[in-house]
Amino acid sequence: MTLTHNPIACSSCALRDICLPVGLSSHEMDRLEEVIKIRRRVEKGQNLFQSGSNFQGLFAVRFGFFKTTTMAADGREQVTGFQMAGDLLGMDGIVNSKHTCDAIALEDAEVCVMPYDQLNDLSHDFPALQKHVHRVMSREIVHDHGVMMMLGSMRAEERLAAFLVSLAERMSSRGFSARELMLRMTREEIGSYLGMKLETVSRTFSRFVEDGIIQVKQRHIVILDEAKLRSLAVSEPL
Amino acid sequence: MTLTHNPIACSSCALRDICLPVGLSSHEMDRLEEVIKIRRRVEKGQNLFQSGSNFQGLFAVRFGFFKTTTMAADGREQVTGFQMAGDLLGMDGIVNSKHTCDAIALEDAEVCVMPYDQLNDLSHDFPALQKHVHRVMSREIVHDHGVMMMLGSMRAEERLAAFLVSLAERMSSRGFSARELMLRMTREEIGSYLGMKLETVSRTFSRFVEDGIIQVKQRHIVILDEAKLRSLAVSEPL
DNA sequence: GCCAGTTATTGACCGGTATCAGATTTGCAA
DNA sequence: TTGCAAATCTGATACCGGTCAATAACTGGC
Repeated sequence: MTLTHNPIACSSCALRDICLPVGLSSHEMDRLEEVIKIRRRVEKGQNLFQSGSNFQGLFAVRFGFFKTTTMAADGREQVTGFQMAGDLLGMDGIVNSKHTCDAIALEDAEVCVMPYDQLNDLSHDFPALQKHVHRVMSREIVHDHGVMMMLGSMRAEERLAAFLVSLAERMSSRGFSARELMLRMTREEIGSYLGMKLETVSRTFSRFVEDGIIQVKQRHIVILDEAKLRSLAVSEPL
Repeated sequence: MTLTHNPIACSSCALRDICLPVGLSSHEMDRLEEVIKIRRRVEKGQNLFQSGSNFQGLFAVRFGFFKTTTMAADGREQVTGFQMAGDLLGMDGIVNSKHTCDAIALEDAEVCVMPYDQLNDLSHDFPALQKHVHRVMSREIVHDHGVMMMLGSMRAEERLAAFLVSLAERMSSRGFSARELMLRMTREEIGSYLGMKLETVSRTFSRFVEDGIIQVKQRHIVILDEAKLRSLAVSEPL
């Protein structure tokens, strides 16, 4: 595990508006930076944390890409989310001080470490920060409800369309192209997240290509007909 | 809408251990009771809140039974959860100060109203309460991940078994029988929650009866073979 | 460059759920 | 009670997505 001192302050971080978009004064920001001063590198394929390990704090993705997975008693694995720069990881661990899912880097990544106790102390001093933590957790809950909607009442085609739309939106809100996507996950991981088999993911991609909706070259996706994609993805979560 | 003053203090509420199991001193408990002093009655079929309405606070179910549902742009509805005595409702509204789902009473119910601003003020004074709020939200997230696992990688039979097991456990933890369940929701609502059609729910119930696992008389369920039911429900969420 | 292992694509076939339909039971109001 | 709407159950059939299998494309290491 590689730990380094954080050379980039929150106040000047490019992810500021996504990660901690709270109206903090410069004094408050200084205090926050004291708490979030450790960064941690996670190589592709490595765990940021795993199910059963002790919860110590939240992590903010600086760069790279993660998936979170939970495992059933019989070994079946379910991808519960994909996290990119600016997203927070680890909130599952708060309730029982143990993580309940694995967080695995899908490419070399780096996270800011936010020790929970210190974050709490700081939240106590800055009500704005406390509210922000609530908002982040609430957003996660709302998002999960969207995924439940997707898994519970959409067909394969609609799920994949919704997945692409929301991925494009997330990339776009981070300043990347909303047209061209470089998928960091395998068809199997997409399938697990969307409740379908990898073959079905592949076939559905092919159908989208036939219909002129997207271009697919392995993990490189180009969205040709955004309107059509959106109309397929009636309600897009993520 | 019926609002009444809360005649039952948190300190003597039967749901104390489920609803707010925090180690509060008697002084702290007094302050909490000042915040949670309003109760609200919700008749069967009525909304506690609805999607789009302003978020004002959280609700703790005192008695009765709720479902929460979200609706896609095309009108498809998805049941995202069932809440009973001691459960908290409304956390979806924190992120944007608007609720994103409907909460509907499936039987006459009553909730304690916890105004968010006051709850925050109190959390500021009592770190234990702040942590508890975090825990409750974290639990919701973990639970939702379990539902995603269920929807994404279990078959109809397994889903229904998991649903029954977890419902029985929740009843049991509230002092009711874990063997006999009185379902408050329709087959359609169960189906929506589990991502299957009402006919499939009905058929699966019938198969469980044939196999001697349960007894079904409309909404009255008796679990005859708990071990078998659990073995079907490899991983039970909810 | 080559090779081995992983990932992705595509086809043939099958099975689990959805769909459609009809019968039955229940709940509630007149 | 009777009547009616809602809820439930069951059967017949259709079809979406899963399963199994073979091939192709890519990746990383030598």
